Amino acid sequence: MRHPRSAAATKSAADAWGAVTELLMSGIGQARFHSACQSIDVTPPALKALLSMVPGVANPMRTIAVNLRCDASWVTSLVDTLEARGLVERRVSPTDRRVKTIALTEAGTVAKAAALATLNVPPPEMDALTREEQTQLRDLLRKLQHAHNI
Amino acid sequence: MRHPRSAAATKSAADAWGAVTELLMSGIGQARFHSACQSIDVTPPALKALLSMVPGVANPMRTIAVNLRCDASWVTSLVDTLEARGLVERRVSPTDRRVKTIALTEAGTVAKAAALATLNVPPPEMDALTREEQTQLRDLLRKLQHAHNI
DNA sequence: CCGATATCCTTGAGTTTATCAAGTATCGAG
DNA sequence: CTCGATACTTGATAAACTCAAGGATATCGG
Repeated sequence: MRHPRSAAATKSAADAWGAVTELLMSGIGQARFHSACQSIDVTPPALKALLSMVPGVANPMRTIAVNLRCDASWVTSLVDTLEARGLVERRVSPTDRRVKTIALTEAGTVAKAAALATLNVPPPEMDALTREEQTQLRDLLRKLQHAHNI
Repeated sequence: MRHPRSAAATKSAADAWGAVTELLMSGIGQARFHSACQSIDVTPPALKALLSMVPGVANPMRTIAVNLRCDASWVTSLVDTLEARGLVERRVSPTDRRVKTIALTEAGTVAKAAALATLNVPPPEMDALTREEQTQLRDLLRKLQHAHNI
């Protein structure tokens, strides 16, 4: 293991991490998410799907199903509606004709960005951090995210 | 104000917060939430409801509906099932006989804590950070947590 | 090559999760 | 007291999912 965890470090990290998840899950998150949906006029499940996609990256539907923890058939209907709205595009994989990869269209990319603009409005708690700290926090989380996407 | 927000400061806060939401909403969050539900054997909506409650605090059902952004009647059925499981208790408000306040029972408090224990496990991606960075992240999140609890 | 087997997506049926409309009980203002 | 508003509940719908089955394509062992 590259960075061994002491028991104490693990526990306090869990506490801190938990505090943020709780903040996001039980309070602010729900509200923000709904208004983000309204702002780009899509349903909540559709936004979840959009958020799981990255501009320029075309993933198989199966991957989306795994990420969203839902049945593959549900992804089919989600993509159906998103495609009807022109936010997303089905492509047949060149290497495997069974799989269809899904890519954000131009409009989809814009829509996702708009939704994020709503979601990213920082909560007032953020004022407790100085600017340097905010930047630090962003960079650390980015690193986590990067590690996740590998 | 301790840390006045310039346009730049607002941006850095948005970036930082955006990193949090993106990480939790589109990746790790979904998965964690589902396993937390399994760990205490409740449905996802039931867990959302549990998370919105605080031990020792009895809120009107209406408040829960507002927090969850859902119809009041849906809260009725959620509370029905939670009450049937003994996790929650209906009380008639002493000041207004129309309102029923909902309080976590002993079992409910335990269940919520157990669910949080699952949610609070720091993601394995944490290993991508050095020990120093982990500590830094923890402290930043702590500060955020503290600001929230004031 | 060929069949057996597995995976990917889709379709249709069924269940769970939620919203809407209406009803009862209570409150508060006039 | 009467009226209008609010809190919760109930029952009927709609939305958001899961499950079972099927057609198309890939992969593997013979």
